[in-house]
Amino acid sequence: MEGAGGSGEKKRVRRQSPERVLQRDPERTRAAILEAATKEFAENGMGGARVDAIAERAGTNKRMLYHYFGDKEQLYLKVLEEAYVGIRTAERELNIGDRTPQEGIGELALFTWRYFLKHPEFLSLLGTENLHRARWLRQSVRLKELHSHLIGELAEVLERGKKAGVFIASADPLNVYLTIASLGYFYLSNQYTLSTIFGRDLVEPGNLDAWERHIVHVTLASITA
Amino acid sequence: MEGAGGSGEKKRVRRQSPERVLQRDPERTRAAILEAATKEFAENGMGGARVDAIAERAGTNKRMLYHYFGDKEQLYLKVLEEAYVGIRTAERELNIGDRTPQEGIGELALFTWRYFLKHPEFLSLLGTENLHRARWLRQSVRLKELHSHLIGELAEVLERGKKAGVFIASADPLNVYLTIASLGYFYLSNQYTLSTIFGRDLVEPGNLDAWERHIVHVTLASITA
DNA sequence: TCAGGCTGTAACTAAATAGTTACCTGATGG
DNA sequence: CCATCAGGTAACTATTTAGTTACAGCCTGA
Repeated sequence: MEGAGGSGEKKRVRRQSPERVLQRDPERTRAAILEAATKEFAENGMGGARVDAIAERAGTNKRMLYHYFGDKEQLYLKVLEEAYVGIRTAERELNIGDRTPQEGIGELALFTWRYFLKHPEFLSLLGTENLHRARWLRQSVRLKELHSHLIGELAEVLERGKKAGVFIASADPLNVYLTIASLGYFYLSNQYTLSTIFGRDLVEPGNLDAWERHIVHVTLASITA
Repeated sequence: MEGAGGSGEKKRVRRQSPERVLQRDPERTRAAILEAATKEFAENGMGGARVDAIAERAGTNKRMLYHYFGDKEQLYLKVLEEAYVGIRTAERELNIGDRTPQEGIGELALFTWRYFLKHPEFLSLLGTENLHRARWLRQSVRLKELHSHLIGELAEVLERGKKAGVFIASADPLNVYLTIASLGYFYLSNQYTLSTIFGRDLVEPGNLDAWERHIVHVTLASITA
């Protein structure tokens, strides 16, 4: 087919420089792509992230990205899943049941706040995913069972507190968690518009410390008998 | 000019259908573009929004969009500014100083929650703008002075409450507002991932009512003496 | 009444971008 | 020691997209 003309038919002519240092380390390449993608998606969202940029940040090229992850959407989902695995894994090492109920709740509040503070990319990814109404997360099979542990342990601590007469009867585990997460998430994820409109640098260390104490105070005040 | 050659020189050949209904209503067109842009930016973020889609949603075309707003970024900023003007304008009609301090704070919390509930596009736009670290908002001259009224009135109510012995001395107006906004914003903006991972429909009416009461309760509990 | 500017349409263009293909190379097992 | 194949490169393509341009109807004031 196409062109019986003998020799001049190559569509592409190009040669690589021979003295190239090849890495040949699939695990490393895969991990580099995942890390680069996490940053790119966190900084630009799903719509704004560029596949070329991810490949470049990872020090590789698009061929490998598509090779390991299929396409942009699957890569994004993998990034999101890893982010959730990260926080839930760290949470399991907490063991909030080992102390008094008040201390346990305070621990969880501190942990959550500090995790958010250390992992801004996690907050960003949540924001992006919610913009898209959890379109990709809902497809994820892996994640559904990851979260029951947290609520279960929290319920136990609350129950103990109620029996000891220190917590009010209406204290609900999901509500308590949502309260803690709300106060941390909003302060950090919206820090840029808030700092702008209120003319106060919210991430200045003194303000961060104050808000950390505020979160613990509000959480406990809202369930104390 | 162009084309001495008589006939063959036109680059483009096309004629409009003559029986077109022209609107010729600049105010309406401008408003339609702004409304369409608000939806498009809220649904897709800055990176994901499409100028063509905005023009189509507005029932007009890109020519008018560029004509009235310059480019995509200026249109986005205008959308964001209007969103802020919307909530701050509604807030001014509240007059939280007309009641007891507790009622005043409760009013503000209810108002904020219900405004967020009615205006999901406002939450979305905030999320997008924060993803980009307030890149456009910081350029806005109009908005800086819009927000002091809120904090001022809130400070007054808190002061009255402290003098009456019902509020704690450490209650701070910005913190109180951030607490109210946190609890409303996070619950709604993150409803999709939260409902997915916790397997509970957060916007089911009963849950919405419960959270509304929760916000008021938490806010007041955190500042009650 | 008509010149000029404003409102509007749709085709056009240059650049960006997701995804593919042709090709190259080092490692390894038989 | 060499055939094979996974790991890797970079050019390529089809499509999308922001932004522009050629053109035309409508209105107003001189």
